Amino acid sequence: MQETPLFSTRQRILGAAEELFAERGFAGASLRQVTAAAHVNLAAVNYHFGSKDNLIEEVFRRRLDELSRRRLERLAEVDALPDPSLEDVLDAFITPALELSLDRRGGAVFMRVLARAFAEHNGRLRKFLSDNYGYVLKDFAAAFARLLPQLDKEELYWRLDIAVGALTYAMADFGMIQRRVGESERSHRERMAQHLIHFTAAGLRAE
Amino acid sequence: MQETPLFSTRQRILGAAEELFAERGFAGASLRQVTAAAHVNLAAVNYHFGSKDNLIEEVFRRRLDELSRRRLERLAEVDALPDPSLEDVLDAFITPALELSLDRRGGAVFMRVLARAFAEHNGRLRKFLSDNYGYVLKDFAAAFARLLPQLDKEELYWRLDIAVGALTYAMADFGMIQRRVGESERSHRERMAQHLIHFTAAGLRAE
DNA sequence: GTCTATATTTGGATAGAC
DNA sequence: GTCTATCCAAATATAGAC
Repeated sequence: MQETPLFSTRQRILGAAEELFAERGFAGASLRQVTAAAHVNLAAVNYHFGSKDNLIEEVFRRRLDELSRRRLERLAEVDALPDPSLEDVLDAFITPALELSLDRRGGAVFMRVLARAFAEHNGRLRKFLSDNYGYVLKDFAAAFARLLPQLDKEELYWRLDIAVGALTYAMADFGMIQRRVGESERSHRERMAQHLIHFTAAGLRAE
Repeated sequence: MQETPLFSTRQRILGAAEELFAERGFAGASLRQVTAAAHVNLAAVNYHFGSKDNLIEEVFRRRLDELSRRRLERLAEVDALPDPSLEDVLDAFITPALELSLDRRGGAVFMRVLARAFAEHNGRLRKFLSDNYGYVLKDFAAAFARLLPQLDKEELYWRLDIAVGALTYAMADFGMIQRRVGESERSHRERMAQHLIHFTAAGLRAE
């Protein structure tokens, strides 16, 4: 008796790749492991994606198109407020990522994959992300600049750089804090997001 | 005419491995690439280290023994002050890493290797680092606890987790800020450290 | 679109001479 | 300690039948 897969071959490959990339890194996860986990044939990767590098990019595209759209939507809402706060802008950045990470199908692992991308310092991947999604960070930087007019451009960029690091690392769950026993994943991540906003806003505002 | 190497085979392997691990990750850098870069024979890795996993651990040990010692030395000095500040403790943590990263022979890349280790979520490496160097973070956490008595234990740990993320990411130079043209590496990193201390102290102190 | 089979390269590790 | 040579497993990728 064969089970009928709920998702297409292509989607199953993307899901398995995401999980294995998060766990073992891009070089550490082989296409054999990916196709075995996805219960598809080895040759299917090359048929659907052409190469491992293309597969990696598609893993990002599948999540980041949506995530970027939502972040900018939220940012537009915040910009329309009569008196937006730093916390509002941080919330516009973090909440869509939080929602993604609570997505039933693999959103949480994706945040770890995304953090891995930052470690790929000189790779084709950095260029792909910056070319395709760099405008999101640009728009947020402009919003922060409006709210922090007392900081000169250089000072602001230093702080944003540090803030992005803190957000990336925390959303990837690289830290040591474990979920409390009995606490739901949702509640844990919502508290984390609140701490992040609180901490980062203070850092950005520092006298 | 043969050049006489300045460093032993063992040291050259460690140096080349460090650089390639930083650039390509642990799985992404092969022993063949490492030995070629070190100008030593492939078999030398297994002779000196036994396996790739052991080589990885030695890359950390070579730097972290010294780094941990210096951090705790500085922390002891700060603890002996009549009225130590949060900034003093952060300085005790950051300055030794800053000095290491300015070390002529490869200190800067090591900070990137260290950041890579955080992404290895469930690996043997995480356990190795926590078993051998976890006590350093413990001691610093205790120092922060003394300086932030208004925070309950859980609140403090959240903030420290976020702070460690910001420090790790920034010291690995994962951010977007480039060194100014004409600015020395030393000056760039010293400014970064000052920004880091300032930002993180504000985050830890947030009302 | 999916499969089997295979070409080709590269990986970690070791044996044994020097 | 260092070398050459080699083993063997695993990697990416493709060709061609179905």
